[in-house]
Amino acid sequence: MVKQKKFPERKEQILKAAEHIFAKKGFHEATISQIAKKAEVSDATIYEYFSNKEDLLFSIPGSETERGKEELEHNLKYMRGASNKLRGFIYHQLMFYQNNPEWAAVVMLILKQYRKYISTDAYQTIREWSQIITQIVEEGIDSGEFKPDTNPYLVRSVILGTIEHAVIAHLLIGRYKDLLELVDPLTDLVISGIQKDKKLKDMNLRIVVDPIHE
Amino acid sequence: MVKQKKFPERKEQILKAAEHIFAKKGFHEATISQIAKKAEVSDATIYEYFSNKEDLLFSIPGSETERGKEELEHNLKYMRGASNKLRGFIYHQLMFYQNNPEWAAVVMLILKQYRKYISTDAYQTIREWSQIITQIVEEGIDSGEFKPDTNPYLVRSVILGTIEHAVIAHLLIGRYKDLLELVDPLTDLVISGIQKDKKLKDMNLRIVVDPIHE
Amino acid sequence: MVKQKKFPERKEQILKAAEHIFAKKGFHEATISQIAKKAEVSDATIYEYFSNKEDLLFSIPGSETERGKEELEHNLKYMRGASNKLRGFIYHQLMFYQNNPEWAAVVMLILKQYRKYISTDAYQTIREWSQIITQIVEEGIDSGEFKPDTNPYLVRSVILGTIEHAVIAHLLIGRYKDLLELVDPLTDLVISGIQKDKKLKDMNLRIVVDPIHE
Amino acid sequence: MVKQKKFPERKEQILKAAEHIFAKKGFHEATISQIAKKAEVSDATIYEYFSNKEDLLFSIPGSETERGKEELEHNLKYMRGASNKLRGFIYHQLMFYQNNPEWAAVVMLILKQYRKYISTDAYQTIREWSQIITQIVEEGIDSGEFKPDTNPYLVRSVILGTIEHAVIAHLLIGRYKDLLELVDPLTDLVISGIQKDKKLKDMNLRIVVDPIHE
DNA sequence: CATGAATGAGTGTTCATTCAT
DNA sequence: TATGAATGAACACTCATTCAT
Repeated sequence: MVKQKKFPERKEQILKAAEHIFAKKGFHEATISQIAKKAEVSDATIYEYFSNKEDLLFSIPGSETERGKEELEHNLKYMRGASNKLRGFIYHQLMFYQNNPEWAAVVMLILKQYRKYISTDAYQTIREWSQIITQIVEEGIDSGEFKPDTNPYLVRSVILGTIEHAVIAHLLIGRYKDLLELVDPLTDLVISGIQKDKKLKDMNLRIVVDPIHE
Repeated sequence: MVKQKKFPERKEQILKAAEHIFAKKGFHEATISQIAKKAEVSDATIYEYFSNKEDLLFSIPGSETERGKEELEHNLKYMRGASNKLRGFIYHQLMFYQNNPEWAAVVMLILKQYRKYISTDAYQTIREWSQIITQIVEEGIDSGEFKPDTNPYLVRSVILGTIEHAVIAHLLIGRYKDLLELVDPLTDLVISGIQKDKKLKDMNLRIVVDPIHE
Repeated sequence: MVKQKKFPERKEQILKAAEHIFAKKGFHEATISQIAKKAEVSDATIYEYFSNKEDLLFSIPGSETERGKEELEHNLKYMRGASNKLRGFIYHQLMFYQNNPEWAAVVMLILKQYRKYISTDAYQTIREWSQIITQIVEEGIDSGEFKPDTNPYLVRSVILGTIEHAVIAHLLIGRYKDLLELVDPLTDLVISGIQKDKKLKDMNLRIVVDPIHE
Repeated sequence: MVKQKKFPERKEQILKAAEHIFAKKGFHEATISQIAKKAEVSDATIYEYFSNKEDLLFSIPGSETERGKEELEHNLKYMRGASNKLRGFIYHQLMFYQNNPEWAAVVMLILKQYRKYISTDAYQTIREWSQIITQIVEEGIDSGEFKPDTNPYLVRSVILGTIEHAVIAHLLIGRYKDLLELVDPLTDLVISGIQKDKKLKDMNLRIVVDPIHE
């Protein structure tokens, strides 16, 4: 019987501890006792706030995810143009993962393999979060910034896939010490692959002009 | 006392069963009993071939990885040009994952979170495998096919990351029913981001030529 | 520190709830929380009135038992003759159980297996209650209504045992829908087994008279 | 996964231990560890033979019940007449309980309160066992030994109820040291309550004769 | 080589009970 | 007096692993 009032800071405290332990040990290697100890509460207290270990795991993304998504949406409002926004997205994402490495480890390495998690509310937020990227791409297509045949889903997979791959390499083998160094190269690569080529416009101009010279 | 036994097919049989069960349930949810049942041997027999459960898990990539990597290297010999090879790599990779979904699930969802796995021999093969991609890129840079400032590691992260992202979406939420449909879009996007722009060369040419017309 | 509180109705309220929950779930399956919820008090409040769970259980028979016994004694005063009283006892008992099924379940199914309960005050009342039956039998023997060699303890076991057996069948498998239908058959069976046979007296009379006719 | 072969004596050994511990402590107070210790096996071994604690409890009546019922049926074949058989039943029953006090405690005090137990196979045997008594009574009615309006179910409740009441008193408060002393008094009481009265036949005779004297 | 049988070690979870407010 | 909050103490149950045969 998990009641709802109680001290919300207690809950946050437990979540932080769980995030830490889960990130370090994985779900099954982590024990409730370890989490309780880290959170400086008793084992039983954890069950006052979460109905079981899985619920605890699934609750970790929660507020942080919400916050991350909202910050992103907030920041994007300051930017004009799909390319800028794409860069903004990539920047925000890498920054967020870099600042929340344990959250990242839990979300990317642990939660991912729980099919049950996918039907969770928390997962919906993540889904919406990642949909921002397709919206930006569609916006870019509409505005003529991006090629009309750009596949937004592919772009999303490229961006999210690359970021995740880099973050995991960052977490596990210490590569990409500073994730933010990836922002520009990745942005440029993607943009150059989908933008309506300015040089092409120039080239068209040349084609028109050239015959005159002949 | 795990010695090489006389029946290597027994070992293969167990590995296949383990791959299946691990892919379906994850490491901890899977039990030796389930694997033994699937492999039609007794629990104890598994310990004749593998020293413990973790060893069994870590042995799964083994021969298959070897085979996959060798096939790739074999196929690449038939191709000329870094762009073609890049496409060949992407094609082979997606094909391989599509044909070996359980292997893919084990490697991508389960093994990934075991830091201990990274120090494994099997992981070395995977590492080498993924290094092929940087070699191709470097080859492309040297041959002038790709921009000289192309970052091979970024390209690798983009390609592997995108593929993994897609495969996981394929495995978990059934998106990308046919992974091979990704081959061309992904190839094109990456190539267009790193190739020395032909139009740019033309444009340069124009710049050189133009003064003549004046 | 369980003192007598100012609200005896609170105590009664908790006891009623406990009776209900214990009867439905048994001692260990029932939780203080469930009882507290049913009683519309907090868990902790229960400990203001009872020192622990066992004390709560042992307190259930309490007042009701007292009342039952007193009612019985009151009613018996209206009856004359041991046979009538025996019937009265059986009637009262079955009636009481029928009207207090949860009390019956607690007393018959749960309390019975607690050896500790036997040393309780509450149990004393039950003991005295059941002793009424032996008193009646002894009265019947003295008055010549019952055979002089009647064993009052056997009679008590027969009557109480039969009643309990029937009540349990009533509670658990729904047999004996109306327990009161048992009153006459049981009374008759017992009485006919212990009463000084009227026909025998007649027969004696015959024996005395017959020779006269010869 | 409870397999079936294994050493049957191991199973018996565990059952005996469980019977002992359950009889002494009740279901919830008893722990698997205590039973395992008593049986001189490990906790885990118990789960090789029984799927859980409840299964272990429900398995106790098992073979013993079967045996008890069969012995009774065997013995009854040697007896002629419903009255004799009724006495035989009572004797056998009290003897059996006296010789198997722990079995008796488990069946009478513990199993009784588990509604789930009633749907068990083992319970069916007990049911059939108790039905023997109604068959005897019906036989007695048919043969003219018992009154035609005798209610076999009441007789059953009386006999079983009395026996159980006595056994419980025997187990819990040490009354009825020798249960077998109850055999004759109980038999007589029941028989005298249900048999066709021989004296009544005599009396009829008198009634026929008397008018002659007038 | 194969395995039936046994078990040690470990952990999630429950709940009666306490106590400061 | 009443209770929200916290917890200590227990326990059933699982499973990887061992070993005699």
